[in-house]
Amino acid sequence: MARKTGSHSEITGPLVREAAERLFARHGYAAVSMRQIAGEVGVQAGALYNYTPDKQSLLYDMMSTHMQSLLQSWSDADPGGTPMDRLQAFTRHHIHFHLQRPDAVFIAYMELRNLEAQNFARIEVQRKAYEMVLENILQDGQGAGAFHVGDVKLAGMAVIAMLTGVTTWFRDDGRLSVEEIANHYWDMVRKAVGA
Amino acid sequence: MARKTGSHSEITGPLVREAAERLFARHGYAAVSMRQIAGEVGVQAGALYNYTPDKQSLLYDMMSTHMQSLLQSWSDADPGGTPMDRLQAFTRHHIHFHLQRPDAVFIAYMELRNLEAQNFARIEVQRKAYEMVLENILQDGQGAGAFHVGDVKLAGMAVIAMLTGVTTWFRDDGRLSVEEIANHYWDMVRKAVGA
DNA sequence: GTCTATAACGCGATAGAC
DNA sequence: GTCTATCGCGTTATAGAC
Repeated sequence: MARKTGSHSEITGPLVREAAERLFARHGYAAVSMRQIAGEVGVQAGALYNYTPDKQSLLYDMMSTHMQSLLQSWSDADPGGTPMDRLQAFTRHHIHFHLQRPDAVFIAYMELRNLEAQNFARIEVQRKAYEMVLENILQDGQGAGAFHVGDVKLAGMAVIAMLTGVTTWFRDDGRLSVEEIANHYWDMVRKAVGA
Repeated sequence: MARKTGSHSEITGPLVREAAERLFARHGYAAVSMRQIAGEVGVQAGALYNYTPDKQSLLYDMMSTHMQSLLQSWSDADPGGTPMDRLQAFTRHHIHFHLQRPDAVFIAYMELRNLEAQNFARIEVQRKAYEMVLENILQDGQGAGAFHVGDVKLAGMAVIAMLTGVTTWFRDDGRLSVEEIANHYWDMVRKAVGA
């Protein structure tokens, strides 16, 4: 994988981001050095600074891109219709999206405290927007009598935590397929919100 | 808080562990230096090594103690009786226990990857034991016809993730009391397992 | 039990050659 | 665009004085 002196590359930028994502997810932002990232890509540490102004930007950019991608993906997947239909779609989309990018998800949840204040604030806005997607669905359903939850905000947090938890134990070669898992979770979400 | 040269202390050991726990929870294990911990306690960095062989032991000891404490606390709180009674007790105990020690909980979930291999394996045994507590309750209830879940293992993971998620948003001065939160969560857990 | 001093090393980031 | 070399600083852990 090591690259020779003088070789050129239009794709080093993406490789840097991929290596950083993999290493941050595995060892944590603070525990990973620029030299390690460079080693994965096959360049020297100094070369990384052609692609990122600093280490912090590497973290912020991948988190922001991830959240943007999550919001856009849901926006595309939202079927509209009844709160029940939308809640099912949200559940299935959340599980599928999250299981497809375990590293990005892990970082998005674990590295918030390593963001500088301003970057943290920006990511929090995106996170809040996603939480509001679910909260609005639950609120609509509650108003229409389709759901029966004691507290909409709390139910929203509970559902997201439950769904995101899948990423901590899922293995590709595990006992259940993603589809089976999504079905089981939808069954539990449906019951939990009193639908 | 700074301590004067030559002062003695039988309580420096606990202070070191408390400071380390607070700092690890706030900034992450890898981002915290021994100098920072020493500064919080009011000693020089070298003095810490009277209380811990190294930084890694500081992390492992607090995580192991936390898990031991969790298992013991549940053991004391387990009312026995029907699966329904035990599931309610488990739900309430999990929420109360976790909200009472946010720093230790945060570390237990976030710093697993900073444990050396052998230490990680030991903590995993303790985590697994706790998961089995819930799984056994669900299994008993499923067998007795009190619960109706599609998959006992998966339901266990879902319930734990949902309950633990409280720690990410709970604030002491928030809208709901711990008691109200526990009630709402028990309502959702009860429904989710089809009781 | 805590101090100061230091060994041995790694860090992020930059400069300038090619 | 990548290299080598380096700056300035921080890291864990230890040694020996008090």
